[in-house]
Amino acid sequence: MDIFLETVSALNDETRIKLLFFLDTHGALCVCDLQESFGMIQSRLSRHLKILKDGGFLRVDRCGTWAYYSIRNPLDRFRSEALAEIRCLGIELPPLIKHSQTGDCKL
Amino acid sequence: MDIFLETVSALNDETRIKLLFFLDTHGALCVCDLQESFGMIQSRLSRHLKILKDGGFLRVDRCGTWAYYSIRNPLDRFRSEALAEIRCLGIELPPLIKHSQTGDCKL
DNA sequence: CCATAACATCAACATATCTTGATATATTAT
DNA sequence: ATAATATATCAAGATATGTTGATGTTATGG
Repeated sequence: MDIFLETVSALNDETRIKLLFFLDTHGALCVCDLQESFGMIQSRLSRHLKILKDGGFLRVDRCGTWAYYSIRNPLDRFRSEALAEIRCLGIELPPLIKHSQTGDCKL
Repeated sequence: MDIFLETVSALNDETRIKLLFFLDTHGALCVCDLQESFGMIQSRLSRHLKILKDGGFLRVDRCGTWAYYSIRNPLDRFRSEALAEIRCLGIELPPLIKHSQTGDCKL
């Protein structure tokens, strides 16, 4: 019950829905890239990404000082159904602004 | 987007999840029966049922002074997937206490 | 018409969630 | 070692949501 509520409440925010769709569209991105793209301060994004991760939607790959967030794969039925629903919403996403230099990170 | 959020936030409450599962299990019930079964005051139930209805999960059939709530049928993919997920949660439900006399209502 | 029952809605309070700015931690570069 | 960068976390205020008791509304029955 609590796990389901954690999953559902992760979806219960406009910012997080956009983040999910953005990461679904562009693949793995670090917090600073999302910060540039969304024009949001870092603490706000960091919080929402944590909630999406705890809700089972995202994974994190740390690489030096960067944290790359991406859609977890595979997603279970309910979560992938939610993601499919989000794809149908016609959400306008901001342009991707890549600010980070991945260098020798293996993603 | 707003419609999806309305659907998701309808799921984002323990009382509402139990109501969904209860109605899924027992079929159409009026508010006073839910009141007896759940031991909750009427205004609280009425509010949650409205949220579930607005979220697209429930329908209402009025019959004299009674309002019978039941799972909407058919549910779309996302909502039925959510309901399926709820069925797997192992939620303990209170016993059904039928207080209403349906009389000549056609349900 | 009046009383009662079922239900919906409102106002007020309590609780939870989101946002922001500040601070902490860890990694990299000089 | 020092500075700079990326990220996480915390505390405080703002906003949203849930709960309760009171009040409306509608339908039924005497």
